[in-house]
Amino acid sequence: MLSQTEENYLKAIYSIGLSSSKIVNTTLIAKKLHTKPSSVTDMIQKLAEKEFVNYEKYKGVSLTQSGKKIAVEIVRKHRLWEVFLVNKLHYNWDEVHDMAEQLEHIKSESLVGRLEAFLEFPKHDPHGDPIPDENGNIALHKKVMLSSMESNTSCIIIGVQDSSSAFLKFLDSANIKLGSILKIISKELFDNSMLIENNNISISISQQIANNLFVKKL
Amino acid sequence: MLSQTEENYLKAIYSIGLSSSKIVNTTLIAKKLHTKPSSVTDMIQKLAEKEFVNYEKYKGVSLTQSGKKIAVEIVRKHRLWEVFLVNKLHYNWDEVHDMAEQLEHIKSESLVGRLEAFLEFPKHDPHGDPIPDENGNIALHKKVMLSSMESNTSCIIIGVQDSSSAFLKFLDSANIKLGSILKIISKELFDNSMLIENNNISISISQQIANNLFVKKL
DNA sequence: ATTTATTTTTAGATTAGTCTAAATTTTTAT
DNA sequence: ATAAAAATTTAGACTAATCTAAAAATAAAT
Repeated sequence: MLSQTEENYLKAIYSIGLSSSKIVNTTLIAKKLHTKPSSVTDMIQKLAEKEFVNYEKYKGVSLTQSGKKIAVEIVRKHRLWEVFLVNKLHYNWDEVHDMAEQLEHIKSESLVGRLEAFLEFPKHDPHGDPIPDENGNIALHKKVMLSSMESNTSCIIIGVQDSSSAFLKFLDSANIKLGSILKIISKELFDNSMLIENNNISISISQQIANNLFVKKL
Repeated sequence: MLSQTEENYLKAIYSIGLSSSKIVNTTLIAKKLHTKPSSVTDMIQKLAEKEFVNYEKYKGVSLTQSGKKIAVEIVRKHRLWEVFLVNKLHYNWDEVHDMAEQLEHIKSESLVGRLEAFLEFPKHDPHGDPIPDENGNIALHKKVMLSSMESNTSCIIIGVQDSSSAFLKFLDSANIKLGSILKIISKELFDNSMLIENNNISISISQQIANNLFVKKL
């Protein structure tokens, strides 16, 4: 059975691999896990022996089949627990990450499945990210950034790039949530900020914010 | 912050202290935690330095105020998670122990409280054990053993002593659950077994079983 | 194509938790 | 009260995960 630490390494490798097309290297993993490259090397060598990662010295790592299977399972657990915390325990979407980080490591053959049924088979977590099914299949929704929308069009918020607490708190203060319908009124050329309408209220959104919001065109 | 291991030691010391009036010693803790007495000594010395236990070489241990507070908190979490697993995820009462052993160590200021509210403030876990409140107050129900009941009296099942899977499975097969109402028909003198009636069905209960069932007289 | 800078790996140390085997203390039995 | 038995503690070793500092390999820059 894998330790929590090993699981976290697999998850980190998976997530870095998804978010960039570069080779996953020691430094990136170390940054992600707030640890040192030398520690990463040690762990990677261990994971390579157990055949969860492909590894050749100095050449970076990639997940094997079984490594990816585990990583996706953890993502699945993480996201389902987040749904539980938000939908059932009424947490805000910016409060659940740390708890889900712990809950995702609970070991049980049946627990995730039961939880999923109890939550009525949600397809997305509270940040709009898709929840892998029991076979590890994950719907990859193509992510359209709010910043790419044209003036005079409308869209619906389907996810966030950055789930940092600060960013989510900002969204709350602007009353922007998953499912919010936004109309793009105008775009400023000089700083790429956007004037949008949400619930009949106009607000200005900086480019940085707009780059971190995923939408579906209406 | 305490490690899971440290928490498990405190919980073990608490539970041994409750179930027997003897001094809690190294051997008992080692048995409970499936470890060796020498490991227990090491850990106790560490916990003593942190002032979670009172300890004098060769004299056994007892919990300090803060040690007891933590132990009771873990018991609280364990029992609330068990209620969640049985009431919400529809597990059987003999299936939840291992999961609750993991869930009880999830760290969060607010999670237990939210969970408790979501479960509508249950007073007992699925085995009939009382759930401590947020201040650590725990209703100690005086435990009457089924074996102490007289012929021609009735009682209601309020808890089990032994929550081993094997024992709970036996109870299920005999259709005995929390809240079951039993009538004692007769007691055999030579082996202390009892003939009881449950749901109009008569069954024979060995003394060993009867010693592990707690009841309230009706 | 060398030199320089960066990244990665190794070597050796550290902490938490555990173990076995030996030494010490306490308890029990005569 | 002393010897034998049982319980407890210490000493030394091991594994997992981490770190710092140094060495080695790769990449970048002139």
